[in-house]
Amino acid sequence: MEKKEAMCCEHTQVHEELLQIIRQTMPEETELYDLAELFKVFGDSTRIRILFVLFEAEVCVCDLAAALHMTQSAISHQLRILKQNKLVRSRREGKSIFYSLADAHVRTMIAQGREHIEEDRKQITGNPAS
Amino acid sequence: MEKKEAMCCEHTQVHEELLQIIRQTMPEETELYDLAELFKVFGDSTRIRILFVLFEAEVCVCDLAAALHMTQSAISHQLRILKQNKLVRSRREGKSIFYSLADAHVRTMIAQGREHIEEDRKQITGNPAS
DNA sequence: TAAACATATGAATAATTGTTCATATGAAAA
DNA sequence: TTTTCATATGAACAATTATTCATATGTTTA
Repeated sequence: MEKKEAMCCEHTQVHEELLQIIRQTMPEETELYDLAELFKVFGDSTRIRILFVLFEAEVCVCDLAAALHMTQSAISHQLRILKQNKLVRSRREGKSIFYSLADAHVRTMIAQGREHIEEDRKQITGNPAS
Repeated sequence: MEKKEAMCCEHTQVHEELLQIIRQTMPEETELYDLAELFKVFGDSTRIRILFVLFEAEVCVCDLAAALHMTQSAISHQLRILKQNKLVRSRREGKSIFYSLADAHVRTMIAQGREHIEEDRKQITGNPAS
C-alpha cells in the first residue's frame, strides 16, 4: 500500500518539499472528517434558517415549524442534527422543548460566510471580469 | 397559499412578536440559499484537504492529486466546485494549472470550525455530562 | 504536423441526505 | 387512567453528490 506518488509536472524539487510541509500541517484524518461534518451541518438552508431564528430568541419546536412554514417532523429531524453537532441545546418546559444556540462560534461562522458572499456580490457588480 | 400558521404551545403573544422579529432579521431566500451553498462546499473532506494544501502553497493539479493520493479527475472535479464558489483561483503556466486560495475568509472560516470542534473535545474530556 | 503531457468534463454509479408519513414517547389535563 | 398536546423517530422515497471511467481540450515538444 501507500505507493510513492508518481513524479509529475517536471518540478520534482518543490514536490518533495511540499509533501513534507503538508505532512506537518495537515490535520489528522479524524479532524478533517469532523470539520467537513461540521460544515455539512451548515450546508442546508433549512438548518440555516433555524439558526437565524435562534439568533433572535429561544424557541420551541412548534414555533419554529410555524415560523418557517415547515412540518414539525422536518424541523425536529434537523434540530436533532444541529444538537448532535453541538450547535444548539434544548431545555424542556412542560410539554414544550425550547431550543437555543449552543455557543458563539455559530454566529461567527455564519457571519464569515455572509461576508464572503457579500464580497462576491461586490466583485460581480463592480467588475464584469471573467 | 401562505396559510396563517396554527397557534401552538399556548403562548400566542410571544408568537406574534417573534414572527415580526424574524421577518425583519431573516435574510432573503436567495442569500440563505447562497449561504447554505457556500457551507456545502466546505462540507466535504476532499475539498477541505485541498484547501489545507493551498494554505501552504500554490499547487498544480497533479501535485494535489499526488499529495492527497487521489485521481487527477477527482481532484479536478472538486477544484471546479471550489473555483465556482470563489474559494480558489487558478493560473496557467505552460501545461500546468496552478491553484491558490482566493481570499482570506477561507482561512477564517476553517479556523472557526476548528475552534468549535476543539471546544467540543474539551467539553467531552473535561466533563462527562449528558 | 503528430505525439505526449496536464487538465477538464460528461455520463454512470454508489452513497448520502432531506422530507414525508406513520407512529412512538413523554408530559399535562380531564 | 384516558385523552390530548408537543416532540422524537424509524422507514421509505426522491433528490443530491463524490468518484470513476472514458474522452475532450489545450499546451508543449519532437
